[in-house]
Amino acid sequence: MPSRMIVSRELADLLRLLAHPDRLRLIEELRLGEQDVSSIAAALDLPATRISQHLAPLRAHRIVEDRREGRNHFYRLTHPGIAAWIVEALDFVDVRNRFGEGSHIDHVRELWTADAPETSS
Amino acid sequence: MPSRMIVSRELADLLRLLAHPDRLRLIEELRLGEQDVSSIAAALDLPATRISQHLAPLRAHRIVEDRREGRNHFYRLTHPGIAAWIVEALDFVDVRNRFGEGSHIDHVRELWTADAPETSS
DNA sequence: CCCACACCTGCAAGGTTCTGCAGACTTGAA
DNA sequence: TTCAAGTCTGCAGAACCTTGCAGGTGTGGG
Repeated sequence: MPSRMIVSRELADLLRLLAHPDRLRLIEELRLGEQDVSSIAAALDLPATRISQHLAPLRAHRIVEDRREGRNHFYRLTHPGIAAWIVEALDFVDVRNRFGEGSHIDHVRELWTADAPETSS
Repeated sequence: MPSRMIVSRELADLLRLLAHPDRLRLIEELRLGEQDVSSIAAALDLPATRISQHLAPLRAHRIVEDRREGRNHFYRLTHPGIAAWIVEALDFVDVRNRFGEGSHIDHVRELWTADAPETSS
């Protein structure tokens, strides 16, 4: 059993885990520090149930870690570098279908690279 | 319409496109240079039809480019850096369930980082 | 030269399996 | 009890694999 097959399967699992718009935004939301589920839900404008469902598999694969404080669960990235790694993938996104709108990517790259949290977009 | 939503959707599409063991091995197989479909199929021990079907979406998203030479189609990576970027993801793979077998990852990292192609594993 | 055949690749249809979402239920804390 | 968070279930949609077939290209016999 070649090691490449095993690892490629695990890599595929990881990528599939990240391959969801909500989860990507969630990870970038946790880029600067831990937050509880409600805060994330508000920031992403999604129901808290959905955030919780997204967090469950991320936690199972050790992408995020949780910490309980009373009735709130605070989540943070296990590997903070994963946020920057994701942003690097913007280089490989096809810009063919967006005539002159590739600035969207540059815009988001700035948002996701800045140290201060953004409030509007 | 926030830019982050648009870009996170495109990023998710890209990640989902890569989230398949065959396609990951395919990309790493093209790391050192272009190859035709039959060669890839032989290297990965998969039917050529399946390789072709994997290549179709990769080509649609400009992950790979093709070149015809006679009755053979040669493929290469549009962004050679994507192979190294994928290998970086090994840092984020959960090693919790592999007691002492994390060396699999290191082994594959060497295979996928070396300049010379490997023949056995 | 011409034509039939073999090879390489891409495309389409089918059946199966997986994934995401929404709603209801359970648990735990205040 | 009230509220927050997690879990479970059913369904709709997408992805995956196999098989069969069509297009295009060289190759060799006549």
